[in-house]
Amino acid sequence: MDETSKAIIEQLQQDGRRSYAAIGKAVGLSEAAVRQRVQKLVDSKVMQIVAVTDPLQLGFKRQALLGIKSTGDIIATADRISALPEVDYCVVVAGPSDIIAEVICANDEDLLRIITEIRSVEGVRETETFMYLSLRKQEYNWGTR
Amino acid sequence: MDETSKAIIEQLQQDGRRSYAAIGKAVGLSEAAVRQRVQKLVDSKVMQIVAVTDPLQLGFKRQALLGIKSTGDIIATADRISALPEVDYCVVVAGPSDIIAEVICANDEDLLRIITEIRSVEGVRETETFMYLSLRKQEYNWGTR
DNA sequence: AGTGAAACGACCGTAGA
DNA sequence: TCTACGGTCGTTTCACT
Repeated sequence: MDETSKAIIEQLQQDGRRSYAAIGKAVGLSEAAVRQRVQKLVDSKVMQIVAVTDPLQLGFKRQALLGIKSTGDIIATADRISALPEVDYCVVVAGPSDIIAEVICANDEDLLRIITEIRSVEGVRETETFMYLSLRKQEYNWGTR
Repeated sequence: MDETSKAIIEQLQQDGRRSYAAIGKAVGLSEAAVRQRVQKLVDSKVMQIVAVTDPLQLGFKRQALLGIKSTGDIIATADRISALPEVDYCVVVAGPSDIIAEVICANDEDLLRIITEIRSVEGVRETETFMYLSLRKQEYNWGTR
């Protein structure tokens, strides 16, 4: 991970489909060299190039973060929560909660159903719900500040 | 947003650099038609194709979610928090906190400095810190379940 | 790890249904 | 909004440094 690879990542954070040739010009490398580096970055999972979508525009009108307190094995509980398809994000944390999970769903009814489902997961002792009202910032281009 | 566009999105969630021709084969459309639809999806901000990186492998060893209680105008407070470069994610929520923000930084020292900085932002009344221990799930391909 | 060159495939603009 | 097609540009492979 040198400065050149960081410069390549920065280019791809702006536009994931930018051509290797164009990136090469920007960072001062041949097209083939850029391609090899990108390949390595993707293979080693430092970076992935993916489509990120806007939930609201795809008809998913409700999102929430759940703070969860667990009994017993926190990781096992977190992994059971992660297995639910409506959970798109799950992390074990140190703080007032043990686990934070994000859920995405169509409407209030679905949200309530999913929260109920999570509260019935083995190891879940208590949940707090933070319902999304307004997303103010979502950045993917930190690390190249 | 019809089923075909969803199929295209699904392809690009798997690999953001997949060729339009290959996507066309998969969804039963010509290369040009795929290209036009992708263009529209990106222009209308339904989707963006970007590099998503792994903080740990780029030397950012600490991440945390902050639950923030605000006085006065919550949106104004959230936007002041969003303006900080170490904050990569910020959302106004209904629940025990008013705002949830995610911060990414190099080490404990930086994390403490950033939390202190956020606590000094106008409108911030109280903060709770959830320090990341283990990320268990991070999906970008919901919406095509 | 990097370059350069030639063959191949992808992408883009335009025309037409 | 789609397909078809031709010109241009990007990507791939390979030999070489």
